Amino acid sequence: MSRAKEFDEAEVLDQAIELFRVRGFQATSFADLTSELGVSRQSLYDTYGDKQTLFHAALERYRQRFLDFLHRLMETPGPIRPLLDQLFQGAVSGSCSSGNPGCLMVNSMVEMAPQDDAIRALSLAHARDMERIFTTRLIIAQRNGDLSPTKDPVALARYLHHTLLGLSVAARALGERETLIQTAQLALLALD
Amino acid sequence: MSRAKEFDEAEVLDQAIELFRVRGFQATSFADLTSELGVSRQSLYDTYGDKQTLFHAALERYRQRFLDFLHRLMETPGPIRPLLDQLFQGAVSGSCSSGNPGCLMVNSMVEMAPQDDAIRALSLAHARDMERIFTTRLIIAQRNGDLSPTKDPVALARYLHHTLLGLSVAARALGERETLIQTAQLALLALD
DNA sequence: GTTTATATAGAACAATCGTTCCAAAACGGG
DNA sequence: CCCGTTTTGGAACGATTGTTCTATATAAAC
Repeated sequence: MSRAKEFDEAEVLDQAIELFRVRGFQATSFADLTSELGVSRQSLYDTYGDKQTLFHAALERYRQRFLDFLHRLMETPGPIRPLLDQLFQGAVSGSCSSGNPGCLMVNSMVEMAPQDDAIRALSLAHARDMERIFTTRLIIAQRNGDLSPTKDPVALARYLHHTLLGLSVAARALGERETLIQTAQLALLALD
Repeated sequence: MSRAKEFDEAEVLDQAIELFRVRGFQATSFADLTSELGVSRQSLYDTYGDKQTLFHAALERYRQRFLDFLHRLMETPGPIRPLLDQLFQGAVSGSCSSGNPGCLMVNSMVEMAPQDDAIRALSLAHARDMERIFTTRLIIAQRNGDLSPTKDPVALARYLHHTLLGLSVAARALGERETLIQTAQLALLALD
């Protein structure tokens, strides 16, 4: 077996995620990656391939992690409203020092979707995934008498997704956490 | 006076706006600008300064044009709801061939705000401007019995702005115009 | 200790970037 | 015609980019 790997592939990928979240794909140079990740160029190339491949791996990991989180959150029994409150609250609250860098998926959609076929396809797939998770939970809410049966679950699910896009952009560029929480409350009026 | 300018500064700026809208600031090279704008390098530098200065001029022009449009739209008398319908409809409808590139202000917020102090400041100023225009019109709507007096106009104004951010991102990355119109309708339920 | 795989660092690459300098051509007003 | 300005294109710049090659050191397994 010879020598063992000295860094945790997943852990380094997580650091790459944070870098790409803050600066975006283009503005993050390979030199930035090697210095901030503490791994040399050659090891990065050997382990993850080139910059674009590394980015796709980071984005896919981020996306999977987020979908898992959302799926688990939406499996929580009881009324749906506090779940969405928690979700939106998390979206507007910073996870980094010096502000909330926003969602990597959202940032990548804006930066790359019109020019990069793979990212555009991933954006659409991600939208479908989120809509599916929301729709499932909204139907359950309707069965529980928690949501009016006159509402269209699919349309509401898409609406929730699109609302999250706006919150992510606002959190990244504007900050103003309290204001965004107020917006989140107003957005959830669509459920009443 | 010697030789006259052969191109219209404002017109070329409009073309620059379209380029930056589609590709963003970083991904638009100076070579792209010279070829698509039909103006040589030296003329561009002489007229607008370097790439960053040109971008700021384009963004400022775009922003001013948009604020003028919004201001004029919100001065329309009568119920507020059809005005917002029209605004949101315009936001999700493409203005370019091959899809809607989204709002240049929104795209720039995502791409540059965390790293560029000037853009971040402009984003905040733009948010204040939009909130002010919306707030004024919402108060008028309340006076006309068009909007419940229990609503907070300022919070609603911010909400409308944040909703537009989401619509712009979704239109740029996902397309799906009909879906977005449905989302816009749901978003405006917050006024009821 | 030999083998095998990994880690690191230096060098070099071709390409692209934004930018500047320069010279020649084109145009309008005196 | 001449002057002043603008336009254009070629050339070159220094810097940065992503990427590859190479060599050397390091650690674990046999």
